[in-house]
Amino acid sequence: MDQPRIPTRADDLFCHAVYAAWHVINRAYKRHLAPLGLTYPQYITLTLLWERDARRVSALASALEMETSTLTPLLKRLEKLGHVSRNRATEDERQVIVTLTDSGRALRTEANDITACMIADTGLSMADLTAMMTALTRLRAGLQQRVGG
Amino acid sequence: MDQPRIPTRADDLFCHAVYAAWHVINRAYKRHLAPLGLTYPQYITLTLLWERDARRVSALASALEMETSTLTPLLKRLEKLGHVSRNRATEDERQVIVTLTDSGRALRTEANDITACMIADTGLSMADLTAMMTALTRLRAGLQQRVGG
DNA sequence: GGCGATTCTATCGTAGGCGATTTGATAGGG
DNA sequence: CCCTATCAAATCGCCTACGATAGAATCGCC
Repeated sequence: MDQPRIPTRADDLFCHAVYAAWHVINRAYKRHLAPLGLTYPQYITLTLLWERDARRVSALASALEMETSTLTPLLKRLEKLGHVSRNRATEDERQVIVTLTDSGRALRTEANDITACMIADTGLSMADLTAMMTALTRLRAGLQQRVGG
Repeated sequence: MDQPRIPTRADDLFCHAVYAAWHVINRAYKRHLAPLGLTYPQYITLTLLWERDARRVSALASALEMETSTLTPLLKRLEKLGHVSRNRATEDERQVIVTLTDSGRALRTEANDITACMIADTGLSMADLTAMMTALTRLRAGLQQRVGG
């Protein structure tokens, strides 16, 4: 109270901006994903597997900035839906390897159009989107380095 | 499969960037907020009330891009903690007005330093943060306009 | 080769988060 | 004046999301 504090607003615009944007993105995705019976966290987990199959739970978790305690039940639901299979690694039985099923691979083509729709619906140019992504990635790295992720 | 599809990656970098950044921000905030007994969604709700007190549930929900079904239990927890009070508006008993208590106002000074720490820990300049925020805000507006928020 | 430390996943309790539905209050038309 | 539209908030079921903890497997050191 002894000084005019500008940063308070700035911060809460910056964190609030990420927070609110995430909610809106999530809602926008739902319209595309609900017909496929997927949620966004499930979908983005599948995209990681589409790029590289047969990953460990912890590898997926760190790529998603998620705890394994969050990911395990999500993967179980994907397994129940028939999109992935979870198997203990034979060489190290602590690890669980997540692998796409035929059904999981087939979803890739079904989800093919979603991307372009989402990009278009933002109303931003690819240059703006790329710049934003870069800033978000640097922010993430900075926080992890200084706060310890 | 008939064409090389670049957008798939770009999109999932852009939405994934927001998604992952949010998780990291949330974790970073936790270190500051846990001592106050608050979560980030609770904290950001309080910041809205610090700027303007005595708001309707729906007003807070739209500012947070949140459904009232999410906000109601959150507000009940804040009420149980003694930071806000919830009262039906006398002129229209459908509405619930959320008001800060003395305890809720006191938290503002306790939370005073969090902002500067978070900004510093990102490692980004204020210019970069501002640009990122602007992009996020435009993205949010675009999606709401085209997808219907 | 055995035993403590470490690693990886799973489990549990609490707190968001949303869509669909319900409950209660206001507003409008006949 | 009532009957229905509508509207605001709350409720419900399901799915994230996290920290703390447990439990099994591996590693390392002797």
